[in-house]
Amino acid sequence: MTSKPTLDDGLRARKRAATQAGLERAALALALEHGYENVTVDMICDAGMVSQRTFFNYFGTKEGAFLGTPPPMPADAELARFVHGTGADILGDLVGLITAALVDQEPDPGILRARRMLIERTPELLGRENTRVAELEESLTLLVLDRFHAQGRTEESTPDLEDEARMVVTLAGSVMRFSMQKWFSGGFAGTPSELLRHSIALVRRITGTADPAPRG
Amino acid sequence: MTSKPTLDDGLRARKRAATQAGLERAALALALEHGYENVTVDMICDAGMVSQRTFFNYFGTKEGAFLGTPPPMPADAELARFVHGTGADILGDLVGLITAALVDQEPDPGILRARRMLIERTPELLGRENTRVAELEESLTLLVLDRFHAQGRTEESTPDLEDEARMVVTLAGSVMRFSMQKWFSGGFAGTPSELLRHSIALVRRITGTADPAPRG
DNA sequence: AATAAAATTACAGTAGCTGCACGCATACCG
DNA sequence: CGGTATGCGTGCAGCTACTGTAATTTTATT
Repeated sequence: MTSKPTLDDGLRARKRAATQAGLERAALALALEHGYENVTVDMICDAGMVSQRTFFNYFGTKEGAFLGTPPPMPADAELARFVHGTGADILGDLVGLITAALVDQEPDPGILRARRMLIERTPELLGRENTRVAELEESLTLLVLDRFHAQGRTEESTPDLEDEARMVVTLAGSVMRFSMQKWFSGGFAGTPSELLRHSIALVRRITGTADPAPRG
Repeated sequence: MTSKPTLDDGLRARKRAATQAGLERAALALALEHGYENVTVDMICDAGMVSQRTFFNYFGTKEGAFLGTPPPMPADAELARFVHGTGADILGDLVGLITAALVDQEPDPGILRARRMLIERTPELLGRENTRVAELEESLTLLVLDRFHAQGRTEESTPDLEDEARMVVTLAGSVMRFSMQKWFSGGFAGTPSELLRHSIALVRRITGTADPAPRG
């Protein structure tokens, strides 16, 4: 219209964001009401007032509208901070890193909660979610290896260092899944940080050599 | 034909088993050659000389032909042995239990290996595999809880006992995934038992309070 | 040999998804 | 302000996975 048409990030970008958000909200609402399997892409398109073709241009897949934007890699600054961390609690540090990346991803907590509830009750979505996470695991493994090297550990002194790195990532994934389930099922009264520490403590209790049984 | 037509398990059952095995073999061979995504159900049906409808009668899903029969719960005897185990190494015991159930499932090691190779390189199949495993997790959690109770641990003395049980199952799943990947990628020279013990040792090294760094 | 039960099949239809080409809105430039 | 390039939404035709149904064939029973 005026000589300065691009206010926010360009009118185009705003419209895109709006329709995308609308579609995601419509998808979640429909699925929470009728169940994921009974929601058709055409229904979401009707609610979002776009053609089916446009829907697939946005999400590529039906599941995409329900899962939201994929988890991003953390910013370089955070990565560096992790790599040069103290080293005492690598599992806690990694879990913290992942959590931070997840949190500032979806600003609306209502959407986030609805999404988690739906994913928990829908095996198909849960599986796809795990697949997405698995796609990040390789780069996270490299990150953990970097940290090992920064701590002076080498493949020479520890032949299975790469295995260890992969296992660290795997364990972090377990802790995240466990914690998310407990958090969004409402079974924990406390802060997310407390929950994560609780989960990690649980891991230690289980793997702790032979101390699980109570004294009495 | 004769007065005793049912030799093995009935001619019907044998034919069923034969066509099913044929379809599974055809599916694996085609996918290893052309890639999972480029194999169509019709191709498999042609190779197996059945109609598409019959294919879906057998497997219900395209993925089903590649994943094989779902993992079964172990026999009651094994379950009892687990529940009344010594208690020192619950993670090892559970991993052993799962492994045993997997092993006597697919007698042909060639098929098993081909299947794993395909699953590893196909995210969609990997995700579905994990979903299948997740379906067993609930009953495994109950099993672990039984063992806790058999050891005299109660929810009264340990309020988060159920959490601990769920975490044990989650960790066992991590160990299994890690080990399977390493095993079938050929990166381990040794027996499966050794590999499993190695993996669990890795978990302990990581979670061990503050011992991961070498002295030097 | 007659009959019951079970397996296989063809057929029609739905839903997810893709390539392609066309039209229109937006952004850019003189 | 007008012209133009670019991006985006859309319709359409088509492929593949999957399902219900009813008919046909194959195996089991008596």
